[in-house]
Amino acid sequence: MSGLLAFTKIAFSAPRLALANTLAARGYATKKLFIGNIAWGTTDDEAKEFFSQYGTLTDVYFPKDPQGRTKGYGFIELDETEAENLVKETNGRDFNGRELRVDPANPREDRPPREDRPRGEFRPRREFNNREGGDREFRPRREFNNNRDGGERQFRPRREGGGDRQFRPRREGGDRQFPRGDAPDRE
DNA sequence: GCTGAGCGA
Repeated sequence: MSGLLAFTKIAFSAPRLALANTLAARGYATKKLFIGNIAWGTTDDEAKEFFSQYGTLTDVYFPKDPQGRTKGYGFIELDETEAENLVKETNGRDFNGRELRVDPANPREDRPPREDRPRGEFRPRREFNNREGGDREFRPRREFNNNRDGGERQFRPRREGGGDRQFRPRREGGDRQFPRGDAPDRE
């Protein structure tokens, strides 16, 4: 029974997450889901935590606009069986004040081809695409993205005290340095 | 910077 021995070895030595990611990387039954209707203030971490309740995510991707805000939709990937359950549990459910939309994602290859796209395949090179199984590998691009309660944005005022910084007057009354020999008498 | 259908560099 060397098969059983090998199995127990794996089961006791390898972390489950790593195993799941290995299987996913090998093309085992994982399902990619499209998440729509995400609230503006939702962060990647929030979304990840939320969906991780229903399964082990093997891929997470939430597109951002150039300003670093979520585009309001995203993609997650997890085991096929878990995915079914996740859709049942989360589709149409309220999340941060909006009704989530959770569907199977359309395969990217089936997108109608466009000429202005570079030929060949594009593969995402995002570092925060935690395929290594790291749970907290995200790097927020923007530090001011802390408006998770929906509306309030926090800004840094241009001037700290509203007048703290002052201009230097052009003339200070005699402080000015004149060319040598032209300096006025100070007393 | 004020928005809400959509399918990812």
